[in-house]
Amino acid sequence: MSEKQKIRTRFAPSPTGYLHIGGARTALFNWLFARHKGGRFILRIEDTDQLRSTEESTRAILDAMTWLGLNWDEGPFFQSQRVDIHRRMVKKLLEEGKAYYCTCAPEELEDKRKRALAEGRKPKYDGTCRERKLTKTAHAAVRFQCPDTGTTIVHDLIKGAISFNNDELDDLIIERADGFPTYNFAVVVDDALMEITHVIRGDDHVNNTPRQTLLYQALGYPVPRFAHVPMILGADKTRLSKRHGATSVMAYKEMGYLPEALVNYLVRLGWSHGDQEIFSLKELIEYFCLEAVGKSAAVFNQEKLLWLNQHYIKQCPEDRLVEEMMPFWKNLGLDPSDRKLARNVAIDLKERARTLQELADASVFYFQDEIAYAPEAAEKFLTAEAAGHLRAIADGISALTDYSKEGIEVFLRSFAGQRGMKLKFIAQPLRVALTGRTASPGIDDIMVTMGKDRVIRRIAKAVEHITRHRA
RNA sequence: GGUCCCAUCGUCUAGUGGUCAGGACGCUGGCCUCUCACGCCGGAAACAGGGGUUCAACUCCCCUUGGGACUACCA
Repeated sequence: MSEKQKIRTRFAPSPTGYLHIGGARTALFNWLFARHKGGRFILRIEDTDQLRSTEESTRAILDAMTWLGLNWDEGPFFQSQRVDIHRRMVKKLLEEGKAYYCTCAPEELEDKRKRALAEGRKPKYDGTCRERKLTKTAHAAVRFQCPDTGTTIVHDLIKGAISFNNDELDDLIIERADGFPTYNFAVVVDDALMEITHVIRGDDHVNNTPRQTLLYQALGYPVPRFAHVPMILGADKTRLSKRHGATSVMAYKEMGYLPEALVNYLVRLGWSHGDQEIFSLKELIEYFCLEAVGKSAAVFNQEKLLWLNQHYIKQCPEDRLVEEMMPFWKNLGLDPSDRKLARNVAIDLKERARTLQELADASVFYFQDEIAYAPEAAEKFLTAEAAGHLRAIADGISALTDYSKEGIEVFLRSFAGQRGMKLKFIAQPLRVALTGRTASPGIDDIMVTMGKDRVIRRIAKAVEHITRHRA
């Protein structure tokens, strides 16, 4: 591999489900590495498992990649459309005596494996068909003949040199009885033919790497550089899975996360750049390197993701935030078509929501004609005494000429002052009257966003409520 | 069972033989304040254990322990 050779990385998911968190980080690392080096990022769908692969999954994975902003330069290539190439390579190995047909029944193999395990022996293929010189028959699979002496060393960019005794490796199947290649073979052929220079993938593949190295060598291909990134674990330190909560990238979208938050969170799982926590995409591309990728597994921590998401919501330009909010508002049955209102609502709430869903939930009162009062809030603040103040405030507001944040603030303060009260004693009843809750954005912000008429109407409703329930 | 990988606060991590072991999330005390947030200031919190090597180990080596991955005609 010459130094001048362009870096080429790839992400090669199997379309047997959605894009999950771990896969997304692998894709991200590959993408960042390629972008940092000015190389190319290739997307290849590994769909040689005809039974489990689905088009919906492919679609879902592509959508998730797109949402995250991980654009690919080539592909998507489909491994299933390359089986003629794989078969040709299998044939080549067969002809060169580096592979052989195997007619052992899968059930029989499974049996032997179980027995070996039970007896404490290693469950590797016993080589029954190795010397039988079988020719092609209907249900024959093809096995690669692994050397049973010597060692294979994997030079991993993250973990360093890892050595394996070849006698630990068994004669793996490279072509199934159905004529389709298996993963370990197809991945080698495709990576080689697509001239992938750096294979960046999950740690769970390290044990496959020596066999793949042997395959590269048998096929006469240069061996790419490998970088095995550590796993992402759940809170119980086992491999992240559904039982740890949401693992689908798109589920995070639906829960109201911004893609840049997820990207920023994911990149910091295993990679770091000094003490920096917040990274723009530009910075990531500039700083990313494999040397700074750690060796140990990382636990997925929802709290930190929430913090980052909150950060990016605060950072989000208002117009984009409104766009991002639309599906969430609609889901709640709200009507956000008044663009100006929607925008002001987003501005009022962007500093107090960790997710878009939280923002939507907190914004309901802005859009409703009739609000519901939280029982404890009404109990505590919508009192007979408050009714008097509220009535006076409504009158004051309708006479208010400067209906702005500042004007309202001045009015409320002087109103409270005249009655010899602290602002808080009128702010809370007013807040409950306007929002139905005790926690909300600033009173003045709410009033400006809702508009004078609605505010007056809502205060009147609250007064009505009080006279009906108190007095 | 075998093979391989990993090991700094609860979590994500900085550290590359000599540091009061730093930052972030979370937790927590305070300030700000019309509530809730935001923001600001402070606090508690870690080098798994044992051997070496060295004048000196979080840092290098070995062992133990603990965790994880793989062990398919899945990828």
